[in-house]
Amino acid sequence: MPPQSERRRITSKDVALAAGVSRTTVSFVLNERADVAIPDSTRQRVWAAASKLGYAPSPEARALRLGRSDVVLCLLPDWPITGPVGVLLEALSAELALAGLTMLSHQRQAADELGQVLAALTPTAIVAMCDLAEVEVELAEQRGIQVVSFMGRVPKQVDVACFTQADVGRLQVRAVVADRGHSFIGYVSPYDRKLDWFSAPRLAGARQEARQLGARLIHYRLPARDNGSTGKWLETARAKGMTAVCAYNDDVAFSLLMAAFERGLSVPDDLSLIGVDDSAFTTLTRPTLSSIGFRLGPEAKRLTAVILGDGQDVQESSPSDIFDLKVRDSLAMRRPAG
Amino acid sequence: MPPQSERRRITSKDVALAAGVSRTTVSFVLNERADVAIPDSTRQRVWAAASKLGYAPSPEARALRLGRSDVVLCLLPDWPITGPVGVLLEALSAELALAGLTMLSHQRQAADELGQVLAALTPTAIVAMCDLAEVEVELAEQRGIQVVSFMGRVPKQVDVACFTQADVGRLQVRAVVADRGHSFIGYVSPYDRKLDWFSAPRLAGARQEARQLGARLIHYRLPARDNGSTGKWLETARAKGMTAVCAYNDDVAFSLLMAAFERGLSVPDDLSLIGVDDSAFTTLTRPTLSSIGFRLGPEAKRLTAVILGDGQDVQESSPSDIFDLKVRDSLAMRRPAG
DNA sequence: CAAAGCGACTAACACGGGTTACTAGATCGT
DNA sequence: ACGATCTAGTAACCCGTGTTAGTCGCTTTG
Repeated sequence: MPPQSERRRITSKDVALAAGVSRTTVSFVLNERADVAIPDSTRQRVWAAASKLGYAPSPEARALRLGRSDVVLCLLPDWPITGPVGVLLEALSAELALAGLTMLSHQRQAADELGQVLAALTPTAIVAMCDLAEVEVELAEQRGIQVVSFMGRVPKQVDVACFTQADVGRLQVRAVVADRGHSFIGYVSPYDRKLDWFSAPRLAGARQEARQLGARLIHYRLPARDNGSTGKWLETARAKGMTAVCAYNDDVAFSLLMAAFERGLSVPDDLSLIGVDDSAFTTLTRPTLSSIGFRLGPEAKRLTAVILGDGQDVQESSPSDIFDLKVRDSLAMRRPAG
Repeated sequence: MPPQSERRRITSKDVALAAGVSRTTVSFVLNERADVAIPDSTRQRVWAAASKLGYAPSPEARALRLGRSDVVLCLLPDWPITGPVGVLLEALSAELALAGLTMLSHQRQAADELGQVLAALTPTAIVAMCDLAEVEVELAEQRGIQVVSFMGRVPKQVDVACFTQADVGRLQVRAVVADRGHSFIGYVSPYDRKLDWFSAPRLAGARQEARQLGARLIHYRLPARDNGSTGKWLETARAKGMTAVCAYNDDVAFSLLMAAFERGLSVPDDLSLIGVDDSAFTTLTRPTLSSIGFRLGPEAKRLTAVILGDGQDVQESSPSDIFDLKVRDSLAMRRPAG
């Protein structure tokens, strides 16, 4: 007994047979080539056959022949994507879909893992939101894959993002020092070292801006398990004259808020506080948390333009278009006499 | 002037040429076929040539020839993946990599978008963490793609997860009613309707368990912008005798904590409170938030086994292995006389 | 000493699509 | 009437693999 017509993939050959034409004609019709003369009657016959059979061309065969696929690979760092970056990814995916491209993400785990991924698929472009080694970039370029860096450190590549993490730190410091007169401030980093990738440049930016504005900045890192040491630090620093703190993000800001509360320090009377991300809960805390939000929609558009190669038409945007300073209760002017 | 040796892809033909053998031999050697007789001297020549040229086979050509690719596609819902599910994804990706498979994720946006994705690549399996339409499943099966449902509603498919969202709601209610004697409780859903996919079955599970245990349950949904209405609801319900609240997740629990605080309701004295996810900030709030954590490592292993087709060897696990009830300050026994 | 067996390899095909070069017939211009 | 152009289509090749069916020379064996 022969295998009872085991479900085979439907190819353009089947369509050709059903429509009574050659495979070539099917290809011409389905790709809507305007430069070949094929009467409407034939065109309709082919379309009808294709849709009746549920024909869809094999992506692999296409990619093989055309030398490129319709996939854009987004390489993500190995910490959870949340907040504004998550929104950006959604926007980017939608934007690319409009151009007929499919975005797929891969969360990178090891350092030199790109080879494994490229052994499974050849994307048309790679958006690197994490660091890449030089070997990896060469690997991609060797295969003719465009590498675009967005918020990642990639050798031989200019980052496409119109802002840096350092800008985030600078903006925080500006809001606190330039706009509200504080002159002795703190910067607090999260416990998780994985986040240093973001956190280190933010701190550096904050430091730079503080120096430029003539303010003093001290750095503190949250401990793994807080046994009151953060509160103690806040108290000591406050006693020495620190009147404002910039937090790596809203989560860290929240920890600080709680630590201050336990020590009887008042926010913002004793300490001003600002986070990053404009997380949903910032309006729920008492006092409400000031933060820096992001409008990343335009960035998704720019990124797509770069990938599509309309390199020239990309309109420049500036960090000020992106950042969205949310001033809430946790920010106050420095009081005239300490 | 001819194109100055424009960087071409290195194929097995190049390797064959360099090693002085045929393409067939190259294929045999590189795929380490034991059933063909090839002396070590030749094998080494081929390996040397391949690594010197930096040869890597074309994934598309392989997939075309073999009829399957090394990609496992993970379909995600259109809300941000965070917390335990994010951890699961990482574990799954690592587990699949061990088996030589590459996991790629796609966050689904429209309802019937799978066609677009399958036009860009043919994965060997699809892990659906979201709902799929029947058409979509058929689309995949027609192409010989295995569809595995994990925490998703997929027609004609049994979910692989050893627990349901309803179990989460049940466990919350049990912790509050069975273990702590409360008999009139609330369940609070988040504002975002996107989350109903998770939230609705959790509520249903909570309702069922409450009915079974003879407790009364009332439902409330957070408003878009809270103008004190949540606090008002808490107060009214408390007055009617509600003594405990199960929240959809820790974020919602936090909102409730704040609303209670503003109304002068004490947690846990007036109201017990429990969330879901065991988020990092649960230990920072005062009182600390009780929650349900997840240990999803074993699930990643099971999922991988199913994908690899070792269907039989998969050891069953039970929800109790997965859930991790974290009892903290926000939970208290119901006081004997209301 | 011829036939069989074995080691070491290779020519040729298949996978499924896009594209180039070509053909057979109809129409047009002069 | 006859070459030139146009219409409608097709055979054949190419992309880069993996695999099947041989080939060729050498050794073994009855």
